[in-house]
Amino acid sequence: MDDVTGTGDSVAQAHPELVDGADAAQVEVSAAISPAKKKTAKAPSSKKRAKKDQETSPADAKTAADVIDPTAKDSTDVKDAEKPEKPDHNYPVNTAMPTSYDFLPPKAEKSVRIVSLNVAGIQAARKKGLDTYIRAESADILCLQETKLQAQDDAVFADVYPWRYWSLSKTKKGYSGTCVLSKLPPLSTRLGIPTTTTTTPAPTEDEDDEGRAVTLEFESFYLVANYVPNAGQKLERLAHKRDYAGWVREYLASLQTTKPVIWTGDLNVAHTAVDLTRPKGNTRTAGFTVEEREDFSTTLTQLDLVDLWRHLHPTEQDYTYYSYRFNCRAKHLGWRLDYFVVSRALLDKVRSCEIRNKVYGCSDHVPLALEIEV
Amino acid sequence: MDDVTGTGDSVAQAHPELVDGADAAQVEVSAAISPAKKKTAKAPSSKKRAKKDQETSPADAKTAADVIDPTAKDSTDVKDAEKPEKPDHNYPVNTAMPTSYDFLPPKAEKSVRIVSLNVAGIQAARKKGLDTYIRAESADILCLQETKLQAQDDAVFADVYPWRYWSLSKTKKGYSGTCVLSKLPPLSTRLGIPTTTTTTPAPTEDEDDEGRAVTLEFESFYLVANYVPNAGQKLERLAHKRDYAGWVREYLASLQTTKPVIWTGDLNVAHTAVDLTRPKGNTRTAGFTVEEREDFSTTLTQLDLVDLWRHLHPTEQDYTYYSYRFNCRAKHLGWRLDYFVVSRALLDKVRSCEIRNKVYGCSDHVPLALEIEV
DNA sequence: CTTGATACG
DNA sequence: CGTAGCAAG
Repeated sequence: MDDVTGTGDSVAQAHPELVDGADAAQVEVSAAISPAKKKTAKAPSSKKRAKKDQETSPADAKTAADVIDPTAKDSTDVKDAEKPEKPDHNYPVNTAMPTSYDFLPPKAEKSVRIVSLNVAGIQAARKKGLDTYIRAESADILCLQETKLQAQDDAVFADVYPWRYWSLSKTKKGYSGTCVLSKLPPLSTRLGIPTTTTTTPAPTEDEDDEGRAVTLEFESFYLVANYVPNAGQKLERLAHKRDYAGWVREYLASLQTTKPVIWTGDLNVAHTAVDLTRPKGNTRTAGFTVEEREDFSTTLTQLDLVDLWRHLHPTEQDYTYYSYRFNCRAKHLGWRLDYFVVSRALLDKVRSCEIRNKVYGCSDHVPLALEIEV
Repeated sequence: MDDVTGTGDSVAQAHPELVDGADAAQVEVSAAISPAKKKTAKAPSSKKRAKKDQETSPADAKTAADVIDPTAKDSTDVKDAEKPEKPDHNYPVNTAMPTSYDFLPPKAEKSVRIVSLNVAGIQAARKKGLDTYIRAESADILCLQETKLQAQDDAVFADVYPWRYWSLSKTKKGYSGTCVLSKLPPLSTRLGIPTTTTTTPAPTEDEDDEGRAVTLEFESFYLVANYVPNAGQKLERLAHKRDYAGWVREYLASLQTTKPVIWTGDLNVAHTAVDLTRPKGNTRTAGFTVEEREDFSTTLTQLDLVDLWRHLHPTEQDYTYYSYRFNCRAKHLGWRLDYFVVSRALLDKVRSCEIRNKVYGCSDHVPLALEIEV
């Protein structure tokens, strides 16, 4: 995410109507771009919905910071933003990594566990306990985004993952970066997203300048681990992001002609209003613009792909990202930006898809785990 | 200081002869540029001296890091550098600020207490306890160097210091910066050092682009608070520093035609071999080059100024700076870079000049306190 | 090692 | 708020 508060506060300040008034445009948009499978993305119960709206209403806001951007200088309300609130939910709000990982479910027989996590800088994440989690999780395949490494660190988990693939930013140092670590040998691999899959002849230029994609081919599926570009605080990269969405769509389509695909990673979009705590006021915030949501919808629809976590948890309000700013984790102000998106053909094989919502503290994201039959 | 280890280790690595062999050149230089008052800068007792040399000898070094630059990658000796050593001295080696300031002496009657401290970034220093010290010290005049502020923060200690003067770097943001806070109203003030005092007519351009000097005129003296440029890791700024030394010399001379001067601050030079723990191997290290030492000597000699702390503590081995690198504080590997240099006419009025050697932890320097009759 | 500015999120 | 790389010390 960019400078998004997770609350839409900065936007709310600029456009109070987005918070104050009935956000008609927003409502329409949500309806217009609801996911392919209506059922999987239906709005939460009216009771819950009402409660959420209440939270977002300035008049009823528990803290002034709920509607005022705390970055505004000399705001006496900034302090209030730090006040502990009694949570109105049962989701974990820890900000340090767990000390024990007993809660991790045992891996089912004959299944492959694939985990995706945006580490927001692997060096820092490791200092804050990433390794302990990784070893406890014992995933078969690990997809990490935003490693922010200049060069691949091939010693990372080499003892458990014999196959390691790093995509690094060629331009900006310490920026972006994706890696996939695997216990299983891939049939083939590729770094980056081809930008011109439609052209003939062959020489396709990969969109891998920024280290955003690693593809591993396995017997029964392609795994595309992806870190989709952020649209930018002022949406200055929205156009590029839309191009990127097109390249990814074409690429996934081409792969899918061969076998099913698993598209995972930080896809940098909250698909519908239920995928972030504060949809109101964030309609022009990177990650929740109509453009980004529509592009995502288009990919799902055209390729008949399934947003797996939402498919399995149609009405749940859980997130994979909590901004470091404004105590968003403690307030459970989150976004669901990380996905396993799979070819419908794979649905039968899926055992589970879970947000590891206790595993916060090494990054501003939490891991997402898929278990699938082999 | 620059990248100086305080040990001369990096230099030693490049020029092992400086450590291994008898450093004849070094010895000659030391003799040649001993301070004006021979007595005040004589070498320590032979016993102590021998012990120090032993420390510096690679064969007898207690830790490999004593002679090997720990920044060299994959050095297995790096860890050894962290081993706690039994100190062979009674100087404080704390790395966090004191919790109590009971040890600060009460201020004498009819005296002015002036304190100089390189804060190495006033924002960070305040977070680490600067304020508590400042209030406990209760100096009449406070001279801070390396504030690293972009703009003056006029709220800083405004409750106790009605007169506040900030010299800021005009070029590089967050670089250098000097300020003087006073309980006493100055007769006149000036920011920067004039660069062309010898020329006529008037328009002297001040050397204040980098926020390195604040002068306050009082009834009985000029106070020049100064942060002298660092010569740079590769001595790339040595030439500029020598120019600067000339400007300061001329400026102090001009002031002294009117009344005595107190020149204080981080003068960024260890004058003689007794002014740093490891003179050997540091003869081409910024802060201890023959050029910097000679320039300093010249200023003292030509203007008949006295290095007050050394004058009052002729044989003491105490320092005002301990590099953050290589655990220099814990190992008491220091440099004396901060001074009160005063016109000889003021000597009679001086009550004390003390290094606040316990006050380490908010900066890599410790404060230096002068008490003088008014 | 540590600070502060910068870019980015 | 937090990460990483930078320049500087």
